[in-house]
Formats: sequence, C-alpha cells, structure tokens
Amino acid sequence: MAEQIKLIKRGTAEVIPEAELVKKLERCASTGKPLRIKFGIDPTGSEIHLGHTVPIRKLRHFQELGHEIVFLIGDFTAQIGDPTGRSESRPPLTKEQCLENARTYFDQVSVILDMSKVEIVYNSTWLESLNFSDVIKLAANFTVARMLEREDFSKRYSEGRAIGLHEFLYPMMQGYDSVALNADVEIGATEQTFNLLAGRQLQQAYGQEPQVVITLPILVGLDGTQKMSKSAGNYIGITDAPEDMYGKIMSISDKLMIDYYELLTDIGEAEIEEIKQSIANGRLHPRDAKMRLAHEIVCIYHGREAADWAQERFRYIFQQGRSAMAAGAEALVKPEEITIPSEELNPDGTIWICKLMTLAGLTASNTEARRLVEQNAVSVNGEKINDPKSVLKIGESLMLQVGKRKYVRISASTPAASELAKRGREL
RNA sequence: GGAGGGGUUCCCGAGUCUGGUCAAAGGGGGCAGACUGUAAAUCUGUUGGCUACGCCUUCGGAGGUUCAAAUCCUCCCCCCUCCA
Repeated sequence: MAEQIKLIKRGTAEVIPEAELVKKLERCASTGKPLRIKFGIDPTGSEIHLGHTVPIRKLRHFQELGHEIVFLIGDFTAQIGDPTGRSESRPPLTKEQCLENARTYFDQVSVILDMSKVEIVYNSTWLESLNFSDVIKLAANFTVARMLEREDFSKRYSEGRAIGLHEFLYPMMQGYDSVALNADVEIGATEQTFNLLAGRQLQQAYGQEPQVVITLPILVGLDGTQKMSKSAGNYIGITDAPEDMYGKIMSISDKLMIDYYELLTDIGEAEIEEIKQSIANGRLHPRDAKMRLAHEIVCIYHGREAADWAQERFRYIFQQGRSAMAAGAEALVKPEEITIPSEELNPDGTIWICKLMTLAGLTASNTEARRLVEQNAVSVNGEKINDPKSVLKIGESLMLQVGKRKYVRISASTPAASELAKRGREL
C-alpha cells in the first residue's frame, strides 16, 4: 500500500484529498474492484509532445497498479473550447474530425499506455441529451462567487476583460462527466484544478462518492520559462527523430533538468535525489546528468538502439570534431537528402548559394539566406562561405550546413528525371 | 442607448498634432556569431521581399487630397473603457 501511494504521488502537484485516496485504495485492495481513473482530452488533434505525456505517464502508473483507465474524449466540450489558459476560442470541430483526431492521439499514446486496456468514452454521449431544465438544475449547484474563484476568471473579471457566460458552463460539464462516469480519481494539469474540483461538487450533489483529484505540474518548455506548447515552439514531440529529441533535451537549462527527470522518466526518486546531490557538490558534471536524461527519454520513445546512436552521434559532432562534414561522419550524421531540379541550375551547372538554401528549405527567402551567409553561419562541405554572391557547382553531391544544427546533402536531378517529375506534376 | 480611447512589422509599443530625413525608434521574442557543456549568463550582429548601394510591397479596409501619406479628408469594419 505504501508503495502504491508512493508511485501515485510521484511527481504530482497535489492530491486532493490524500486521505480519500488511501481509503479508496484500501477498499480496492479488499474488494479487488479496480479504481476508475478518469482523464479527459480535447480532441484538437495536435501532435503530442512531452508536456502531454506527464499526465499520461501518471495514468500508466495507475495501469501498472491494475486500475482502470477511462479516457474521455471531449467531443461535446470541444465545441465550446475550454477557456483555461487561453484567450482565443477554438473553432468548433465536426464529429468526424473529433474521431480522426482521437485516433491519431491514441496511436501516439500507445507508446506509453496499453491501449487495449483503456476504456474510451465520448462526452457527447450524455451531454448532448441534456435539456435546458437539466442544465439549470446543474447550474444551481454553483454560485457566481464560486466561479469567480477560478484564477483565470477572477483575473479577467478584475481586468475588465470579457468572460462568456458559456465559459462558466465548461467546469460544470467537466464535472458532470465525472458523474456520468462515476469516476474515483481524475487526473489533470494544475491549471485544471478548478474544473476537476467541480466534479467532486457535482458527484456529491448526485449522491456519489466524490473523486480524488490529482494534479500534475505543467512542464516547462525548451525556453525554460513558458509552458511547453506547440504554439510557443518550445516543445519536444514524441515523434521527433531520436537525434532531434536528444539534442533538444541537451539544450534545456540545468534548472529544468531535475523536473524532467521526475516527470518524464522512470528513474527512481532516490536516484534522482542522488543525481541532484552529486551535481550540487560537483561530483557529477551537469552535462553528463543531462546526457543520461536525454538517453533515457529517447529510449522510451525510440528504443535503446536509437538512443545509443543518438548519444554517440552527439558525442561525435558536438563534443569532438564539431564538424558534421568530417569524413566518416556519414553514419552518425545521416543528413537529409535533398534533390534540386536541374532546371534551377544555371546553364553551366552552377547555382547561387542563397537560391540553393531556399530551394533546400533551409531558409524562407533568399534575403534570409543572404543574411546568414553574411553572418558566417553557412558552410559547404565543411568550409565556411561568407560571400553572399558565391556560386556553387553541385557536381556529385555536397553537404550544406546552416547554423549549428541544420544540414542537408544536396544533389541535382538529371535533366531527364526532372523533366519527368515536371510532367508528373502537370498530370 | 450616451461619452470617450484605440487598431503600426512575429509580439508589445513609439511615430499621427507640425505630411517628405519612415522598411518605420525602443523593448521582447526569434535567428546567427563569440564564449561554452548544442546549459545558463554575457557580448555582437540581424530580424518584409527582390541576383540588390537601387527597386517593389507593407502601418485595420476602400477611396480621396498632394510632386509626396503610417501621418491630412471621406466612408466602412473591428476592439476596448466609462456611464445607463
């Protein structure tokens, strides 16, 4: 029992209230009836990043302990859009989009969770059939003062910004979901606390035992300050290539490292504590601790072999030669191959460097390319180019590198091939 | 319904009274360079496009005045605040 609680509490922000969790677990142990763990998502259909995995990993812990995961797709609520943490309302989604998004979501999540044991439900199932008097009855369980307790609402209210009346309904609906599912535990990020607690309130009103609320910290992104999110561009996608994932983790600040250890890996708490101590007293170089972290995480999503490779590659490129172009580096570097249509070349088979960079997708415009060349950020076959008027001959193939991390191998298509491709496009 | 304040480049925000010197200050963020541990901090450069010391497009939208408009005029759209 103590072990169970320890695993469940690991990395959480809050367990409200802990005593009830203990009671539920004890009952579960004596009756053998697993707890129902609710977790809801908005089927907005974006790529999953490490920030999303924090609560999902918590679900996995519950799954390991033999409890039942109920995955709630908020297909109904998606039509309103949870105002939490954002000011823009989202465009409504069609049913088909919801289903499609849910499918891609579960594809990605299956790396972490055993999806065959997960119960999937859609909240339109019960929310759609409520009528106006049902809604009034539900709404009567809350007061305006109570709603304004939510930080997001009170802040907007005091700043004189708009709060849509329908936004008050969101916590209510989420709470009613818990009633409909008879949830024992609900998991969410700390910013969800209010909505999660609404579930407790409504469950009590409907004569159910209230759910235990478990909140998880919000994962800070690569920039070290903002919440990890796609729109902020500070994220690590779980489908990122091993080397990218590894590299991105290496670029986080030392301060974040321990949080990442705790929230994103299975390394034991005692060991994490030891790492922390060793760094503090200088026995362990923070870089090495971070490499371990990066390896560990890549391992989860790509397997040991890929993680080993990414690590070796990192050592080779960034700690030793620092040249992605060095002979024999091919196997580690694995540059993306880009073929330039030969009609883009000048008659003598050469091409202007800036144009080449843009064609290869390394820059958005020739002007940007020119700037980078002038800033000494571009090299070809390992040699810096700093004349923006340079003209290159592609020949067999060449390595083009921009900045520290972007590089591609360029080759030109034969005229015949590009002619074919062109015709293919027209057809 | 009444009164007032606004919409400027990725974001915030000057510039508008007193048209040109405005591709538009400053800050943030981004990118690159130096230093490093692809860390942090710091410093420097850069941040619409175009084979480019010139040209083109951009200050909510559409017109107009003018040699010249982010700046002046007309109409329209949108946002916010206060009062009711």
